[in-house]
Amino acid sequence: MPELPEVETVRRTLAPVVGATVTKVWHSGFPLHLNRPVDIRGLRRAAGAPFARIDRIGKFLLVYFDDRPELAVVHLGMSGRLRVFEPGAGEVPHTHVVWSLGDGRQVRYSDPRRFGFVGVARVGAEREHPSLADLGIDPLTDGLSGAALHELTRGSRQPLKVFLLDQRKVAGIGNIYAAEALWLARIRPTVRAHRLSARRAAALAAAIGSVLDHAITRGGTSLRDFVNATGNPGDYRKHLRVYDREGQPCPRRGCAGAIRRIVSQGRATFYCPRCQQY
DNA sequence: AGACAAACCTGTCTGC
DNA sequence: TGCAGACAGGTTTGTC
Repeated sequence: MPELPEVETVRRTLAPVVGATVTKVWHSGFPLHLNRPVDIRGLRRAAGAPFARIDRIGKFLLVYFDDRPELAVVHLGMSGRLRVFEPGAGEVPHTHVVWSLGDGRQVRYSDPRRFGFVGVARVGAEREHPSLADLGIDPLTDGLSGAALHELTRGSRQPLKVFLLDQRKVAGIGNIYAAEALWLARIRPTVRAHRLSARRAAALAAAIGSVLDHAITRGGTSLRDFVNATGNPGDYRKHLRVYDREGQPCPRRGCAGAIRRIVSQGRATFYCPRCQQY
């Protein structure tokens, strides 16, 4: 489900809980990511403190609490949702963590597939958390220049689309936006990363920024599951140019090639063989 | 290094 | 209608 634009949309729509005090933290008892247990004792140390601010690095949300030395680290995996519920809201299946607030609202983390992650990191030492330690450049927060992307691609013989999914290089791009950015830059997903010229790297960096910005403007992409923290889906699906459009005509003006689906490193990969020639 | 498969899970859709 | 199988926005781990 969630890539950088969706996670950023969740971050922004969580704003209404900033300032509200956490009274209680509950956990279902189920393990999440990789069957690892949730540190519920750590999460409970937020009780008594108000939500301070919510940051994002790549696909991770960082939830801070006033005057607390620890923060919550949240990854939505494939099917995770972080939502604000008004007092008296009905139960949601597959709910795994609940922050109850003093005003009766709740912030709930639900995740049917349990591929997501909820953990605890130390304020000021966020990057010591194993999930955050190796994350690369965040295109939105840090800015991704053509020169930086070109430098990162040196020495990698991976297909460029596989390279873009590596969170240690660029953090936040997933299967949808890798395909969309490569289409916009007219670059074939199978091109080896080290073959990228400085000029093409600049075009790709710009395409990544453009696609992510546009998707955030539309509230992210909802293929089926994704909703933001207020329960609303994103609108970017109708702007997708190649993802999940196998056999359909390429939307590029004057192209009209047929979108092709291949499998790259086990993931569906969509591109136009006619206009993505580089 | 990198290519692959499997693993972690549930839900949904397709085809027979 | 029912059921098996494929597939899904992610990441880690192990093997070759």
